[in-house]
Amino acid sequence: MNISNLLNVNPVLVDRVRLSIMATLAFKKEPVDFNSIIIELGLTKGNLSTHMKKLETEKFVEITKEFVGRKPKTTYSCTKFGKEALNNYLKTVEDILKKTSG
Amino acid sequence: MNISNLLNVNPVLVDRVRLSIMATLAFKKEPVDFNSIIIELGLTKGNLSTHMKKLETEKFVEITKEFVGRKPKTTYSCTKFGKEALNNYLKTVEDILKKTSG
DNA sequence: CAAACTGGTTTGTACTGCAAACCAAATATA
DNA sequence: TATATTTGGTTTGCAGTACAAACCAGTTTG
Repeated sequence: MNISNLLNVNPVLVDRVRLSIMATLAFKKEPVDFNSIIIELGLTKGNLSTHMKKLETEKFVEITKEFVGRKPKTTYSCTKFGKEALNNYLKTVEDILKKTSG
Repeated sequence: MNISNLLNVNPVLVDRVRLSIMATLAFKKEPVDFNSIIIELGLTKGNLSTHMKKLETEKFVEITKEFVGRKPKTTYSCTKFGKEALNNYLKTVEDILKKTSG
């Protein structure tokens, strides 16, 4: 049992909101736009914006900005690195929790 | 898909240090004393003390204070409620893992 | 006796998450 | 046309959090 593995995981991924965002992006394989995430997870714009900035600086997501018609549109997708990090983290947690429930 | 279940898990439990503490307590079925946790997880005294206060106010752990010889000794144990919370968290994580790794 | 150790708690600080406030541009309304 | 509202976000201010340093009460050691 190495519970202390938990203490080494990237803290950026631990937050529930960011974890939900990452899971959403990983689940839908295609890029997801700003407003869809807001609606799906019930977040405010400011909150999503700052979480995304963090996820981007960690290279967990890629942000694409384009114009659709005359309006700006921002879409996000999970990087391969991000997906690996997500799975690693979830497996670490799963592993530890399984050991404790035995 | 209810990734938003993640948003419902108790935030007190999500923190890496507290999760490590809870896992430690749930794994060892007997009460664990202050210093053992510090050594096992590599925490400082102040940090452990405040985390424990939070876990206690959530009723996730029970604190017992007694004197051994002439010295104070504080031991912690996981409550049934705390253990249930861990199990709930495990199920949420397992669910997400299934959905995102497909 | 003083110094150092034990077993913690309290406190100061730096960081974080959140929504309100803001902004630029597009669109609707009169 | 002017101007109000909506869209699609970003920045900012504040409240809460995690952490270790400082502290405290008592004990042991020299």
